[in-house]
Order: sequence, then C-alpha cells, then structure tokens
Amino acid sequence: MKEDQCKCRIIHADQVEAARKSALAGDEIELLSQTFKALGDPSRLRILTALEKQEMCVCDLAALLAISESAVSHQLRLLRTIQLVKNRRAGAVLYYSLDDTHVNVLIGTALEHVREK
Amino acid sequence: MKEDQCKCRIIHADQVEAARKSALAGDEIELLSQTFKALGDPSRLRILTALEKQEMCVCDLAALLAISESAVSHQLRLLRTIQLVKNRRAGAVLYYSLDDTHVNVLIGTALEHVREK
DNA sequence: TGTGAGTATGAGCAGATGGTCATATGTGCA
DNA sequence: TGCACATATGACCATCTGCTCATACTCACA
Repeated sequence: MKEDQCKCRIIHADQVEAARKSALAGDEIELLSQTFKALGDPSRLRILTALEKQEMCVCDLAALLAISESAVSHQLRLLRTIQLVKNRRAGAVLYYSLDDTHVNVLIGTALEHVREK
Repeated sequence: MKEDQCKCRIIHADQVEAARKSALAGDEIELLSQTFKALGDPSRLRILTALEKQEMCVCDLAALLAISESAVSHQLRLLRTIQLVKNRRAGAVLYYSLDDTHVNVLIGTALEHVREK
C-alpha cells in the first residue's frame, strides 16, 4: 500500500532536524508575514514612503495616489492594526505618520536590493 | 457636468506637491512591492529563514514545511525570479541558498518590529 | 539507453485581496 | 441644532494567490 510509506522523502535528515530546531515559532512567522504583506502592495508602499517625509491626511494621500479616499482609509486602517502607522487628530482631519523607524529601514534595505539587481 | 470639476479634494496642496516630487518611480515601487510580497507568505518566510542557516534541497524543505515538493518548487521559482535565492546543482539535487544578505536584514528588522509591539 | 530519483512546470480551483459604492460616524461652525 | 467637511465602515466584486494534481524534464547509474 502506498499509504504505508512516508511520502515525505528526506535526503539530509540532520539538516531538516537542525532547521526545525532553529525555526521561528508559528505565531512569529504569522506576524512577520502580515508585516511584509502590508508592505507588499504598491498603494501602501506609496503611502508609507510619503509618510517617511511628512505626516499627511487622508484626502491628501488620496490625491497623491489618485485613488479614492475610501481606499486610502481602508489601507491606513490595515497599516494601523499592525502598527506601521499612527494618527493624530486636529479637528476634523486626521494626520497619519509612521509609527516607528523600522519601516524606513525595511524600505531602504529592500530598495538597495532591487537597485543592485 | 461632474467630470468638469476635480473630485480630488486637497487640504495641503504644498504637501501633496512635495510628496509627489520625492516619490519613488513607479517601476521601483513595483519592484519593491514584489520583493515584500514575496516575503509576505508564511511558507516562503519559513523557507527563507531555513536558508539563513544552511543551504537546502527541495525535498528537505518540503519535509520541513510539511507541504508538497511541487509547492516548494513553485515558491522557490518565485523567490529565484526576484533574486532572493539562488541554487547550485550537485548531480540530480539542487541546493538552494540566499542570494544576498539583504534578506537577513529585512527579516531581522521585521522581527524586531513585531517583537516590540 | 532505460530507469528511477529529484525537480520543474502548467492547468485549475478555493480562498484572499484591493478597489468601488453606499452609508455611517465624528467634528467644527453658522 | 443643523449642516458641511473629513474620515470610517460594510457589502460586494474582479483579480490575484498558493496549493494540488498531472505531467514533463534532468541527471546518475546499471
């Protein structure tokens, strides 16, 4: 019977074992992937690179990206939940800015990468 | 006619203009997003973190991730096209490794971020 | 030169994603 | 308080994504 034998062929059991030991926890992998996924969209990237220079409000970002304010708001909400951006209220308008400097490093490093290739 | 008037409300025209001037080019944004998108998937992240420690072949990676070798091969192909990994042939088996050190920095920085939050 | 192990590739499908539209919420001001 | 501006939210839809399955390719070796 085919089912009787493990269908996972392994060439270097020691390497697999070592990798398994040093692997990141599942929830950390999940958080990491959420973070990178947030960065993996042109609209959100353009928002974040704009916020690197200055804080901006929703409608100005919408004008900059040439998409609806609703779309920008949706994206900002996503970026806020994973704490890449934060906001400050001034009357009726909300000013968004980067939450910490990790974003700058991430984008800068990735930019180095794509420019070298 | 609605079409006659600009429906893009702008509060700070100067800020929008400044952001537009310092914005990255469209093709660079595209490359950046492709890179981050590649990192924004649990399977690919686990592959990359495994390869940080040692080069590995397809079937060992499949065993480590507990997914099919076909799925791993598909992901490696994607990672190879954006030059995040490279491979070396030894007979019939292909050993994959990280293409450069940017990946380490990216994952390390993102890990710092999620651990602080 | 078959044959099998290791890997790559293409088609196809379920689920995720990013946008629009309509609507709701919150704020300052007449 | 009523209204207009700024933003948020929910429903919905077209597209994209990541996997499986089937098949093809590549290499070492008998």
